[in-house]
Amino acid sequence: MKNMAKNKVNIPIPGKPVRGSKSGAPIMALFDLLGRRWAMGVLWTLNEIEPATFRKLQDSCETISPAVLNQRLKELRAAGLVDRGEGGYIVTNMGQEIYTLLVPLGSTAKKWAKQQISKTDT
Amino acid sequence: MKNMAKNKVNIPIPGKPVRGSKSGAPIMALFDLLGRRWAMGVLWTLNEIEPATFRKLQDSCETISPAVLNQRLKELRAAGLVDRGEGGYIVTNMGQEIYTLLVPLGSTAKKWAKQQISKTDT
DNA sequence: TATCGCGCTATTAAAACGATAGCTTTTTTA
DNA sequence: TAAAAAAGCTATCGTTTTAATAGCGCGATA
Repeated sequence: MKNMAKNKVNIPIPGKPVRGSKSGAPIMALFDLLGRRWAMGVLWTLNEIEPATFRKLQDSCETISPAVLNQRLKELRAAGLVDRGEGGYIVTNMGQEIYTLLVPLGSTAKKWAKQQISKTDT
Repeated sequence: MKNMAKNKVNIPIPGKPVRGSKSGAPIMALFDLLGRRWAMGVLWTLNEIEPATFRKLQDSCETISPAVLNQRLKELRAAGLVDRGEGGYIVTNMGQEIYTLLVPLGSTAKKWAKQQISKTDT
C-alpha cells in the first residue's frame, strides 16, 4: 500500500510560494497559516487555558472536531507557535507574541458585532 | 438538484452560534470570518491598492481564483468591512480599523519567517 | 460595428472539514 | 493489581470549500 505521506503537515514556508505571494512574503505565509479554519481560535483559546490537554482544549473550543484540532495543533507546532510541555499543550514565545497582537481584535470585534447586529434587526 | 441557494453569502453572526463559540462571542465570529482562505489576504491587499477593480485586486492577490475572490468579497461586504465606491472596491472604516490591527503582524511575521527558515536550513 | 477590458459565473475535480465511532495507551481507583 | 476511566488521538465517510480554468454578457472604445 502506498500510504506514504498521509499524515503530512503542510504549512506555508516563507520565501516559497504561498497563498497570496509567489515570492513567499512573510505576512502572506502567516495569513496562509492563520487563515485556516480554527487556527486563530485554537491559538486564542489555548492562550487562555494553557497548559491544556487535548481534551481540555477540545472542550474549550466547544465545537471543534478532534481530527481538525489535531491537524491544527500539528501545524501550529510545526510553525513554532505551539509546543508540548508539562501539563499538555502550551503556547511558545512566538505564539504569544502573535496572540498579543490579536488581543486588540477582541474589542474591535465587539464594536463590529454591534454594528452587524444593528444592521440585522432594523 | 439539491443545491438551491447556491449564491448564498454565509457569514458568521455575532450572538448566534459560530465556530468556536456556541453563544457567538464577537471575537470568535470575527475569527470565523477572517479565518477563511484568503480573507485576511484580500483585506490586506485591498488596503494597499484601493480603490481597486475586481481584476486589479485579482492580479494583486497573485494566485486567487475569481470564484474565491468573489466569494470573499461578498462576505467582506456583508460583514461591512469592504464596500464599493468610485473606482471599485474599497475598505470601510471598520475594515480599516481591523486592517490597522493586523499591520503589526507584518513585522512579527518577518521575525517568524527568520525563525522558520533557520529551523529548515542548517 | 468590431474589439477590449471588466465583472463575474459555470463547471468539474480535488482538498478540507465536520460528525461520530472507537482503538490504544496511560492513569486511577477499587 | 485487575478493572475502569480518561486521554490522545485515528478511521471513516458524507458534506462543504477551494482550486483551476474557460468563457459569457455588458459597457466603453476604436
